[in-house]
Amino acid sequence: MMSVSKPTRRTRSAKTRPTINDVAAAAGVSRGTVSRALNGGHNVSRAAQEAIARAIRKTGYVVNQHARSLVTQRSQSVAFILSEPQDRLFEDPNFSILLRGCTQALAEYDITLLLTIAGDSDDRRRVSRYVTAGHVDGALLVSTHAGNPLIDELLSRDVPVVACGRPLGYERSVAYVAADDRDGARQMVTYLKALGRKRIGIVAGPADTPGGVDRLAGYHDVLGPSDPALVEMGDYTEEGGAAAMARLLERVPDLDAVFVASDLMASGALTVLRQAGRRVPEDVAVGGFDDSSIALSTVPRLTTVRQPLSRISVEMVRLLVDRIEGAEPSAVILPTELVIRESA
Amino acid sequence: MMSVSKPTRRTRSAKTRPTINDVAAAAGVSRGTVSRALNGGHNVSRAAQEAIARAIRKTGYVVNQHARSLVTQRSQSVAFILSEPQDRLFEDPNFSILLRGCTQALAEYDITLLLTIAGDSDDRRRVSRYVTAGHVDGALLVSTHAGNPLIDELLSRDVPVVACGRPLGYERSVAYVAADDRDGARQMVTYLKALGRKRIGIVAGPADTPGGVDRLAGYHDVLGPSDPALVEMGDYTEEGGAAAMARLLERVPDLDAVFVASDLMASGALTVLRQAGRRVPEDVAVGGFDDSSIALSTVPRLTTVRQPLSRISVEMVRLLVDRIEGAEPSAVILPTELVIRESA
DNA sequence: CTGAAAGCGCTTACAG
DNA sequence: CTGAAAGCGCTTACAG
Repeated sequence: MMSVSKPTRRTRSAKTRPTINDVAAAAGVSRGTVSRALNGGHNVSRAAQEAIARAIRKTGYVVNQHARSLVTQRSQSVAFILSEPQDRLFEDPNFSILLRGCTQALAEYDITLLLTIAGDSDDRRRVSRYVTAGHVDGALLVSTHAGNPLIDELLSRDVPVVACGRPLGYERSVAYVAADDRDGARQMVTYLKALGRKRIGIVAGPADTPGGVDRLAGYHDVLGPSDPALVEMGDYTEEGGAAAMARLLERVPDLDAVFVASDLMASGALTVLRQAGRRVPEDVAVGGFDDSSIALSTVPRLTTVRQPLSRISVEMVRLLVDRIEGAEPSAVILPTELVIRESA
Repeated sequence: MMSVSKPTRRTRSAKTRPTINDVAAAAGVSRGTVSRALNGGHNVSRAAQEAIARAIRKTGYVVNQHARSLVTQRSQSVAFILSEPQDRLFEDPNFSILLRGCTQALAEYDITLLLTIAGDSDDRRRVSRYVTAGHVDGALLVSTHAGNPLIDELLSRDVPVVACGRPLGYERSVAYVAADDRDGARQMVTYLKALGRKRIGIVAGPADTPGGVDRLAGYHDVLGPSDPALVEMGDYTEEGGAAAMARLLERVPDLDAVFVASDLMASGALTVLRQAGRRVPEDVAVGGFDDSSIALSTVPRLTTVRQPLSRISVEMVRLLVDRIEGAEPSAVILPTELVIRESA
């Protein structure tokens, strides 16, 4: 690890930034008054307020956040930790929407969102160090897989955390917001059944993800134990969905419907079905999950289950702010909704 | 704008984090010695080093970065500012590679990368405030369009900045790293010409982007003024590339080659050519630009111009660290390379 | 090699 | 409504 050598002459300290003292002097008041004016303006006269506003403009003053944070113990920023290989981020439109939603919801509280990617263990170490060093007031954790070592570290450091999706194994200890995956799956499978389909397969997500577990459970809620040959597993990628569909088709040639546990995987499944000469939905009805942008670009367009992503963001942020304020961890489960299009 | 109300009882200060004083006490040395041990270990005896290491383990001490930054005037973090609508980020694989490359290069210097997205003017205000408040030591600016108001703000605040790609209008004042777009375009068009193609069109990028300007210039370097009907403009999206290709084809039905200024646009162009019944490369040879992952997934695979993205990341980081240390802005132009596949 | 002390730029009771 | 003062947790000359 290289280390940055000592600068001969610092660019920025050359013209040292104005401090609160400069503002106080220019406004003819004390430092304390300037600080009060900066923090809500309680107990500051109109005259002082105005003089201070002028002085700030004149000096070009910007608060030094490090100094402020040192005393308030707050950084007014939170980390958005993405515990996935980076490529995933760029493949799954859900992440993008979630990211944007959280950024906006946080802005309401004047909190900045810092995106950190913890794809491999090196990243994770760096992120963990950064977060526990008190750079941020809390963390939004977005990952699909269970057994993330980051959770334990954050928990042991008392970093307020809110997870997106049920954090398998940590349901009691970490706050989270999740869509009602199980009920969504139930709705979809009930619908496929109502369509008169007899051989309904499933491409489930990995068993160490809440979506993998809950959507499969919903499927079984409706169909009972069912034929194990009808159950396949994908890894939430397009290729994974395609591969799972191919296996399913080979094993169950008379399949007439399939519930694929994510739109991205469903897109891969559609390709395989087309190549196999199956018409969708005539021969095989296909249901997805997420109602992401992909659902609209597939041919035919996907019947799917909508996750209320923007509400999820808002609730995650609310929970995190509460946690930072000292509230106990709690969970929010949001309803899902069947969206019927052409694929089923 | 809501403001976070005062906590009744703070989660974290409840069990107040250990400070350097706790470590000093546990190790039986002074605060100064602990600090020296933490910062390189110069002038600290072996015995003291070891006692301090033990004390740190025992207390679970983690440095308070705010306190450190307050005195060093360094935050050991830089912002990666993406000045594009967010969707772009997720569509263009180049950004992903650049992001990863910069993260890793910065890690060598023990600097954390913070991704900030400045898509609309609201975002921009927030990012600007964050950056100029001294949260970060510098910024990596990634945007394609000229006239970004953020540049002026950062410059006036003396924030060290390094841009990715030639910052139109700021070539003198901001450091940047760019690929040699013009030469890359020259290589491509020279190659298409050598193939015996007579009617070579171009789908250029927007005129307010360096890629838009330089790649078109390279085209003209080889072909001279040429027929204006052969020149079309796209917006670097897949749909934009498709639309531009359609216009070009309508205007110049005997077109036998086209240089499309980005792989993503080229992918759209290929779709349009296929729909128009043109074979690629037999009827129309197609050249792209970027050598992004898309170039391998199109049918046929794209002949394109490779940008040395990982070298670009490394150079950007090197330049930024230099800037932070007080060096003057400088520019690095990296060579591009023709990659021949099936589309031309 | 080590410790005592000043100081980084702020906020916040406290006394008026 | 306002100012003086303490203190947040660190680093860094300085003197030894």
